[in-house]
Amino acid sequence: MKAKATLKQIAKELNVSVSTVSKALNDSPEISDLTKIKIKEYAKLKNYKPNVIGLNLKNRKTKTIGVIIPNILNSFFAKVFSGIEKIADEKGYNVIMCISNESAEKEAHTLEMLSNGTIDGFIVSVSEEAQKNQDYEHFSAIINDGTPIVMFDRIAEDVDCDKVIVDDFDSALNSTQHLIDLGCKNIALLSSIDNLSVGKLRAEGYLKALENNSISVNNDIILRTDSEDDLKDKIERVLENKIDGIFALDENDSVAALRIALRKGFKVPEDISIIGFADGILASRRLSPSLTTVSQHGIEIGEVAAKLLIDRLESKEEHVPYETVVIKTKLKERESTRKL
Amino acid sequence: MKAKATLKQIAKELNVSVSTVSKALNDSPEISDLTKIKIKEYAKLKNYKPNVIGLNLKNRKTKTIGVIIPNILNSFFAKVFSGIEKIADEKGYNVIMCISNESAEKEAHTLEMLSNGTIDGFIVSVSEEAQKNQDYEHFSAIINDGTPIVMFDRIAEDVDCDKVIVDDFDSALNSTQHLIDLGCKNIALLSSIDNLSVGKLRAEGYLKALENNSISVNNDIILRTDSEDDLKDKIERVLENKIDGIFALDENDSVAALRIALRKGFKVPEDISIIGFADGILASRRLSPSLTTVSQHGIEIGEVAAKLLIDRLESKEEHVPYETVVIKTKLKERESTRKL
DNA sequence: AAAATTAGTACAAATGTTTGTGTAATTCCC
DNA sequence: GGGAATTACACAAACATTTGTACTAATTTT
Repeated sequence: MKAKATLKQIAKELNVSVSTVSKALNDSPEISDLTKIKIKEYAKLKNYKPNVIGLNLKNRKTKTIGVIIPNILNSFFAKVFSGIEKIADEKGYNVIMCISNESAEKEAHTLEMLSNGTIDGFIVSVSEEAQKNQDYEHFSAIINDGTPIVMFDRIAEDVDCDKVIVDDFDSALNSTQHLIDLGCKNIALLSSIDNLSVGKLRAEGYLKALENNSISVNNDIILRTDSEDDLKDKIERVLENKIDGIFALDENDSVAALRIALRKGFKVPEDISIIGFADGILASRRLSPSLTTVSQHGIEIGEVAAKLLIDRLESKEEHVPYETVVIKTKLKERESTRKL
Repeated sequence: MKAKATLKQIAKELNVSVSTVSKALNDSPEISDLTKIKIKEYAKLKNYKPNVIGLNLKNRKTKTIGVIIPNILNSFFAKVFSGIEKIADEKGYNVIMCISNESAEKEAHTLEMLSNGTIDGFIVSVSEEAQKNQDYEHFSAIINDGTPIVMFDRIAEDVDCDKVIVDDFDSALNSTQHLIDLGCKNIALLSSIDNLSVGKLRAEGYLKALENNSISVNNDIILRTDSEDDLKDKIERVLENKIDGIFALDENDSVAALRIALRKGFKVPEDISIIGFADGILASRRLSPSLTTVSQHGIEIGEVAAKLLIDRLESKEEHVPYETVVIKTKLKERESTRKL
């Protein structure tokens, strides 16, 4: 365990003062060339690197971003993270990642832990529990303490901060309309995320599309739940009704629906067309038939969120107004929807 | 932007010294109960939290781990990370995550950046480029500087440090043997990761199994490449040979093989049995037929790696010998292998 | 040659903590 | 009541850094 070189050590060994070493290494004109060269050579020899903690303390910032997401195994969040990491790296920031596991308490605890000097700002997607309980106090507290937060995807309307969202309502509306245009008359809605803000918005988009086309709502073919318990059974029950289209609000639901439909002997897309929200990297594209999906551009969401945060951190202005950026989704047509 | 409370501010406003405030908040017996109460109440009012950077400087450690993985969109790495995060959180550590994108340069740069006070130790899976070039100097340099590293999955044999690996050779041997036991005579090997240490070991396990069963090696049905260019064509060419079993060395290969086999009219598992390495959360389990996989226990790998690192960081001993932990894989039989 | 300038350093303060040592004032005991 | 012990706090150093100011020579200027 070699001790790392510090200014002090170098100063002592070269019989100069700490400030001289610091200034020499920073090429200050105050220091003579001779001394500079001597110090720089010695520093190189000792493999000196300025200790970041000392710098952090002096500068009162750490060039580190805290990211809190509910679950890294969800590939949507993994994609967002990779977008965040890309921008952060480009701009010289590090990223501390914490997983809330959908727990409001861990979320709050993490915010507390990191907001006392460790990080300069947060990027967060709100945990399920916090959304369920509409419990957003912990966010406001942190923001009031002067640490900026950017929320993405699962946001808290009431909290005043930068936000990056997908146009959930519109894309659900458009996707449903697409199914209707394909000739579907009985379109089932499958949602196991009805507790999330995004789930609610998507469901509303679906309903709006029905309304626009004067299609009456059939509650037997609408599944809105907030748990995955018995999901298969529930979907199975929906599929017992007369159905020629399925709109699923997340990847889980859509993949499950496809499997169950196939097992029940439906032909996809001949009998039933399926569209699902998804941003998995493996699943939907590779199933047979491959699933038509609403692509959420996870990486772009991450990039935009990181840019928003870093811009705010580096802005000279005190009171930059908060922004909400809406990322447009895109319908990726694959084999699970029949052609016009 | 409210300024955060510091000991100094509190001291000034209560007309006591900084040390008195610090000691009061830490319940030192030196301070009278009256003063303690007064100070604690005021601190609470001001929502005082000790600044972590100051503490870090004092303690010369940050309780932060740096994780460097090649790609977070690979769900194996996402699983490992979630294991790391779990243990880190339990033990009060934060995790800085960096993505090397398979670049040796970014890997080296990240190690440099973080090893000067930001983190206490690293957990790393080596980038493809570094493995290809056998370029491990950057790791040794960091370790020599006194920052411990734990490597997992893709390791560098020559670097002296803690390691967590999967028993790649044995599990490839066993999987291949399993196919042989099922009656397969012509087992293809598909690898698009022949540049990685793990890819080579798995291929060797396959060959050993053939040898053990006196099956001669047929190079026409062995695909060993280090790129995914034209992967489909290459696999297609392999499948033009007489084949009744496929052993694929990663998820990509196995999923591609299944699709191509099905398209070529093979019945799975009747005509061909398929086993693939995989740790995707969505794909293999959900395909039809579902794929029999070698499960790599990503989460456990992450947990073990984090424990190794934290134990070392917190050990009083100077020279704890380095350890290499082997995690056993498990064959998850699904529909793509026929039954005995 | 004395004064002014300049170069090349050292010193000190600041960032926020913790902690060992020092120092008044009070209490104790005989 | 006076020396010892105790109480309750202040002071200072340390962690690693940057940076403004002060100081000491040497050089230049007049």
